[in-house]
Amino acid sequence: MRRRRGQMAVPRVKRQKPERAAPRAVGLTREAVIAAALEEIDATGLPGFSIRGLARRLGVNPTVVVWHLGNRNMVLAEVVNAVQGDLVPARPPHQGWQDRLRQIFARSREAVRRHPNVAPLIGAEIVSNVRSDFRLAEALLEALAEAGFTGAALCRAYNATHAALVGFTTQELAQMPGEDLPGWQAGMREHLTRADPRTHPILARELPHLANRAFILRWQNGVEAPMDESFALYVDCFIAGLAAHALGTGIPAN
Amino acid sequence: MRRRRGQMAVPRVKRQKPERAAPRAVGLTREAVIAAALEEIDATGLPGFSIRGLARRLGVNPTVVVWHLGNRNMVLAEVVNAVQGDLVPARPPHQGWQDRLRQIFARSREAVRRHPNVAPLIGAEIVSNVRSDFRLAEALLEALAEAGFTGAALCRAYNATHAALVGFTTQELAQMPGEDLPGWQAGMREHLTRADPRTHPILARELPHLANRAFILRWQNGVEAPMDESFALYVDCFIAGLAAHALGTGIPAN
DNA sequence: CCGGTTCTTGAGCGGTGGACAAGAGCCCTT
DNA sequence: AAGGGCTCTTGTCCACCGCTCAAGAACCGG
Repeated sequence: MRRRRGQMAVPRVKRQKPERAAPRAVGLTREAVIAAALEEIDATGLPGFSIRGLARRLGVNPTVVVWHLGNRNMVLAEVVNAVQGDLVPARPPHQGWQDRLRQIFARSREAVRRHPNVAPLIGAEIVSNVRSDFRLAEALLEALAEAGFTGAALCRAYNATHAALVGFTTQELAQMPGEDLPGWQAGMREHLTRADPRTHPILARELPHLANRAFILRWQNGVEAPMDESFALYVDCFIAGLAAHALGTGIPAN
Repeated sequence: MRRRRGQMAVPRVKRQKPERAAPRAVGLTREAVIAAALEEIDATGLPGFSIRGLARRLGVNPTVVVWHLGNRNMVLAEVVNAVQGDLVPARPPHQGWQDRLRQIFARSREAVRRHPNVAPLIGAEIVSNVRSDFRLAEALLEALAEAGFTGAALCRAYNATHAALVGFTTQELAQMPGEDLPGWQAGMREHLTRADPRTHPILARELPHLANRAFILRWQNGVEAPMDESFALYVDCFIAGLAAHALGTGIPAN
């Protein structure tokens, strides 16, 4: 798809502006573009994000963004890296592996909650280009190794833990349908009230506890309707089960 | 953004084909469009999916798709419904609540694995328009009610369970970076081999067990490199923890 | 002072989702 | 049989998208 060179030598006669406006923003850095991209995503949502919109926010030609980051995907990758910045805090002395995991779980959820619109990128896409470091992986492995997992069992425990780490929040902050949100919400509320008590007895009975507080049965996502207690139970269940399995390996679970 | 009516009356003079081709495919149904959309997504991936591509597959004008489904989002919503068709099988007699959950977990993963490209829609987006039924919700609630959860505790347990249900598979089948996949894969492999054993001792030591088998440390997703055993552990851990918490409520598990 | 690198610009290509008027095919009522 | 209304398809248009290219401005080290 290369441009032909030959016939481009013909000068456009109707050219009237040989002068070109001076660059408005010399000195824009890669980091500034990334920061602006995060702002743009926070403001307009992931589907509304575009290179052109980002350039508009920066008061700059769209090509500038491409020049600095190379690619739309690269922009998103850097944004993900920025959001997931440092999930792994310094480890306090005498912190058991279970508390260590809880700490990382909590910190991960906080990080994503700060920028909910990037949640889908973290939870459902492999976007990072050259992931800068493996600190998160090492921290999880360290805790699980302390719990007694080794070899293939360690790999399994790591995968289960990482899935648990990201899974809840990704869904809690799932993207709402983009268009006609009020209409969709009203429809959802109304659809819920008509759950047939004969085919769905428990749902109908427990509806006051569930409406807009439970997956599938809500019309807001975790931004407006956080699920803190459910997340706490989720983490407790998972770690308790993990501890039980670690016991099975013959090493005490703190 | 309405079109102006007034000055449209001017007829285009250069019009040469007053005759219009006869419709090629009278009788296309909504269901056929949905089925073709699922095929298209399976074939071209979610980012590659477009109304125009779907219309091309159907041998039809793009507006036909819009007419039948109304919207790109509507198309995706129907596709999700189709994939999640019936997750809840008939319950065998004497099946305990834990086995019931395991059954639904396995079935859910199978359903998504059959159409991995829609995984992001299921796990990270609220897209369904008017969800046809609450069978999945009722089935989960039923099992958890049997486990002894009621009221607010039931809501929490339901949320934790549903998050666990979708979380693992969504990540296992996360979308690979779209462009220059081979290059990205090679970079990932190579980046892995250079993990510093001093800052990442466990990662370096256990690398043979982890490379391309663990989240963050893989260069293929669950389509080529399934994580069956990790999923099994994940489910076991979660349900064991759930059972322990149910015990805390005073009602026997199983 | 100059030359190369960094950074920005405008123009342009092929693609996208969506809207619209108009017309073809079909069935049902009169 | 005639007509009317509904279903379904078509061509055309619009604004926007990511991305590429050639060219020029700004800056910095020699």
